[in-house]
Amino acid sequence: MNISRRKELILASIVDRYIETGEPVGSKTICEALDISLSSATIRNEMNELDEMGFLRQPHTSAGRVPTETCYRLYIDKLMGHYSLTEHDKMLIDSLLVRSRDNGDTERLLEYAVKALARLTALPSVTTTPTQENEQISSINLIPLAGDTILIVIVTSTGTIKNALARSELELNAEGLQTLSRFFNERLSGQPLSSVTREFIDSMTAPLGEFAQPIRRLLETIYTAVREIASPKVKVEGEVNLLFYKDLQSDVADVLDFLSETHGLLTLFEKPHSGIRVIIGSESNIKELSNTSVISARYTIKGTKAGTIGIIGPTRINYAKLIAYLQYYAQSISRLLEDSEQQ
Amino acid sequence: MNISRRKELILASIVDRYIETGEPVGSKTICEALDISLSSATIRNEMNELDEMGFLRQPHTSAGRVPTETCYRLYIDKLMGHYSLTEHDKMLIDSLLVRSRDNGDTERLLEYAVKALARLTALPSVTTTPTQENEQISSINLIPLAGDTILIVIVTSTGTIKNALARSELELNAEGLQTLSRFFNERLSGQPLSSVTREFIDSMTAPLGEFAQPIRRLLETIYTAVREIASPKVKVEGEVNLLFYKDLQSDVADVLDFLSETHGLLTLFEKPHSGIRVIIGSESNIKELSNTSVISARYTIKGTKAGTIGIIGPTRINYAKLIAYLQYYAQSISRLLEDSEQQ
DNA sequence: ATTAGCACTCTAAAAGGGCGAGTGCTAATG
DNA sequence: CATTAGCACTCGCCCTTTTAGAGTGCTAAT
Repeated sequence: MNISRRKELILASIVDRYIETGEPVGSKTICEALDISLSSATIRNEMNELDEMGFLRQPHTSAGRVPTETCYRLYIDKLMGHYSLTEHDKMLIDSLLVRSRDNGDTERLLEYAVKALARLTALPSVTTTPTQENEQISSINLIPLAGDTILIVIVTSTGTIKNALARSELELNAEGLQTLSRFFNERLSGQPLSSVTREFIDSMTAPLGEFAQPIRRLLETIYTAVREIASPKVKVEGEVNLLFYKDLQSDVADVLDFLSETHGLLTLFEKPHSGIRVIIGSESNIKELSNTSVISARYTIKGTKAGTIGIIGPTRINYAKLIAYLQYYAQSISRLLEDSEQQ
Repeated sequence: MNISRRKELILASIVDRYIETGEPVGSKTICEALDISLSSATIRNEMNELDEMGFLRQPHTSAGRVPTETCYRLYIDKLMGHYSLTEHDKMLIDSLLVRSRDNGDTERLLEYAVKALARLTALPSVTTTPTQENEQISSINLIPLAGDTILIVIVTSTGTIKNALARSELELNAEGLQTLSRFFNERLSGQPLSSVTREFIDSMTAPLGEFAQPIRRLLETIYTAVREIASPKVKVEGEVNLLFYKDLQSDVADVLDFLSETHGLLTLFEKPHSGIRVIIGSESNIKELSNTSVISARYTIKGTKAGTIGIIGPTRINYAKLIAYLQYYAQSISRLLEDSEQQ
């Protein structure tokens, strides 16, 4: 479907205006906004056609026009202006993110980042980290605590650090602990997370004889911890922001429901895509989101795909700006993860 | 101020009713609810007096009565029925909490618990952990990671486990690491957190000569981490629930503001009190909370006071039930912290 | 002390009534 | 043929008025 340049200009102008005010836009408004000298009647004729073509619709007979999803799609793909981040924007994002660097642990960093994003954009924000295909165990470390408790610290190739506690029936002196530690690391270091299956664990204990039982307990804990590292993560922050968008008033409960459901978020955000992606309303095929738009960006660790970070908001939203923000945001996260990487 | 038994019954009935429906309660309703055979006119007279005594007020001339803060206070202290948890209640709470046990780390456990509480009560929930007076460093553990990065794991006497990453310029072999580790533990293990001051750190490095500089960097990281452990923690979850209480509609923004401010929450929750505590509206002396009630309960670690967990909601709230819930909840947390304790 | 009865008050919801923004259509114009 | 001025019409919004009903306080009777 091809539309004339003039229609495009009109559409762009309508969307810009509507995003700004939230009110249906009338022919006269556009007439003034556009410096092309055309009368409102002409605009009206054009708008009528755009209406029939499915780009605009009227809330009721005597109201101005509101963009449809098709219109937003065109707007984003072709019509909207490019928003370039000001130095101030960049500094703002950098300063928000930099505070999370201290922590080193990937998970905490993302937790912090998504909070900051929610504050920055005043929108509910989500980050997902899928199972990392090539994540491996780097090392397993045993730390004896008081009593018979052992703290197990698992470090992976993507910088995840996971603590787990286990009770051990073995009375371990320093040497015993070292032997045990060597035993674990010889078999597990370098293993991809995916290969740490229950069978694998079983095969480790099989030849151990009398020690099988107590060591089995530790391995059980390690297994659970590894499974947890390997399981995809979802974090949501800033749900409260939904309230401030009157566009969504009637959908708030639905959207909140959706946001509380890990599974749905994962499938939504993990649909393969590269760079940045915008989903408008029903394009998501998720009925709870039929009045919302989702913008998400990929971040990476060392160039391999790592996860996504994004926002959910009303369809009437400043796409240009938010896309630019998220692009920069994902970039910055990638950079931070790089820095705190220990390969 | 003494009031007759009959007035008390009437008040109790009004509050019960109002908590249930949220509508001003009229004389006729009470007349029917109370099995004492009194006419609505008599109730009306009593209500009038209670009005003058400050226990009730009328939203407007021709409306029923609504309880005042004074009334809620009396209701909670004396009038309300005792809610005993059903086995089902207990199982529900237990099953919500038990999932958090796995994790061992005190902070994560609380994080999980407060989320579960918010879901359970459908109210914004808060937990605070003040500086633990007698918390000490149990051990400091060094784990070499790839490159020149060292993972420092600090364990305290109350079960906090804190990871921190540092770069070290020292090329450390296993032996060097052990020496370093011994050095840290000899000086720091058993120290109360409060005594790990900058001066203390300084005094440690002073006699080290050529190694002072690189070790200083590690100590710096340890210092920061210890300060972080020692700083009071506040976690809030379920803010979104505020929206569903029409009583608070106009205050939502204020309450949200308050909930986002660590400092205010700390002073509110850490006012010394024992067991369970209810703060009604302006009793808190916090203007943002003038239409909300706060219920909080203390949990302990090994019998010493440890922190609080609580909810914030409208003043029209099921006090009896929530108090019982929180009491049990705090107990359960105390028990869980006990279990996963490692001296 | 209690109660039936009643006039009175006040809100919430329904019903009415202009206002005005914005439209679609028609007929005129370059 | 594209464009435009002009105009009647529509319909949501807001403001006012009306109505209904719940609940009261008071009075006089028991």
